[in-house]
Amino acid sequence: MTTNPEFTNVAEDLEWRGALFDATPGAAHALATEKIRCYNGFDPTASSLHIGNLVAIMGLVRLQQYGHTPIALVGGGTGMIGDPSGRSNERTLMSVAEIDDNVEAIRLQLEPFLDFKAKSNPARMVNNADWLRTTELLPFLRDVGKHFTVNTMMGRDSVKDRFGRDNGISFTEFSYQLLQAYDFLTLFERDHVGFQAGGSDQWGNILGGVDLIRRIHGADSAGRPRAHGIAYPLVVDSNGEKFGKSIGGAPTLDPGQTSPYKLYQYFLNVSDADAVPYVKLFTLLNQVQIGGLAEAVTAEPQKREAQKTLAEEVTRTVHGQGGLNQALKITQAFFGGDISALTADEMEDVLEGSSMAEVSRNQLSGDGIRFSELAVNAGAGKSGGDVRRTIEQGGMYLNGEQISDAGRMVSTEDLVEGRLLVIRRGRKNYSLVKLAD
RNA sequence: GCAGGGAUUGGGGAGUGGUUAAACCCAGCAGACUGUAAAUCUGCCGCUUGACGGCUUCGCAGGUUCGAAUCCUGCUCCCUGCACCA
Repeated sequence: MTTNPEFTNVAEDLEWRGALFDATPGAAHALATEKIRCYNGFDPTASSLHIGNLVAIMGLVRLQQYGHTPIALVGGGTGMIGDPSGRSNERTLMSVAEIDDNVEAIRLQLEPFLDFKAKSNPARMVNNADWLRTTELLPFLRDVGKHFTVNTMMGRDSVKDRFGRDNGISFTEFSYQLLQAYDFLTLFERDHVGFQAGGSDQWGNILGGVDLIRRIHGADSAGRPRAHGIAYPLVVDSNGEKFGKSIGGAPTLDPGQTSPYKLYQYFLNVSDADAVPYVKLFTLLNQVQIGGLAEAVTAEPQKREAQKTLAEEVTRTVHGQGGLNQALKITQAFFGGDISALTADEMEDVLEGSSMAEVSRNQLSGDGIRFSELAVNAGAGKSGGDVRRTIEQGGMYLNGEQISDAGRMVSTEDLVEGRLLVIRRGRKNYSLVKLAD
């Protein structure tokens, strides 16, 4: 980690990185003059965070760098209701067990980013299930509900958008905004948390909380609001596409779902126009370092200095040095030379986490198994026809050798060191087939 | 409940008796070019086959017909009015 002394406060830093979309009046001032506590919520809608969450995560990291106290909130309570923001349709409710599993998974993913042992400003993790699940309806309606008018609630974009739609919006999701505001209020009262950060899609929810706190607690002695919010921009690429759309959905932070290699590759392949903005948003590199990269992109774009740095930095922060090493090793193996030069051990190591299948010795004995069938089993194609077409277009390889016939039989003779087969589809998709014992 | 409209291949959306595995767009996949980029270009994009072809698809179930995504009947779900309830 690079500690960053070049800006006098985190607001300036975020601003420079293009990571500040909006902030409540006085927020920047407070960030510059006080040591504050700021929370950021993460929805347990999936079992893993994805790279879209990185902006928010890095936001907490940067806050901590500047001496503020970051608090990561996992939404074990709000997840039971579902945030209508950005959704065109009503959510399907998840089971409590599923929510709790996701909460736990996300908690584990967030931990490595933050320093929970810092002396003056240790990070903290909270779960709003702890208070929301035990909140009683009537007191809630009297104490919290009274501060909201339905008129305002209906004016929210996330709600308004749904009025015009086929399925409308349920009362359940309509009430979501109260919950998130109540979260902020709870943390404010209980833990003196005066800041909430989140993506721009959360801006309305953040303001809801700021507003609720103001209604209940008023302004401070100097007449300034007691609670503030900041919002990060929605990251889009240079084509205006939402960041994170890629082959097979948004890359996740879970190495089981998106291997370090894949994550590395995702960032390595970012376009020139996006490279520097992404470095700013997703890494802790400082102005000087990033300035150098910007020059490199202009002078020698083909070297892809910025992309390489971006991919390395992100992979290291997400998966550690070990994950990065693995990603680099695979990259070198696949793009440096001929993979058929690798030993079986190396192949196995390198392909750890990519799609994998097993074949029995039986299937390979005699004439063996048709390549197309094997490829489908290994996840290198969705059907025999799909594999055949790809072969016709010259996109299938077995152990580094191009396949020209879908009917080619694969037998024990093809095994690398008698135990492995490597199928490659296209430029960079590999599948491993192991011989079952 | 009544009346009207709708349900098509991942998404959007054509198609109203055969020439339709089903236009077109998006997404996706492969190839070329390149810098493992962008843009562009080419091919593919239900299952199966070396190919000809075969098979299964247009909400569900039946029927009419030589032949149906297209016509009829019933059912399910959705939308829009009206009504009922309050």
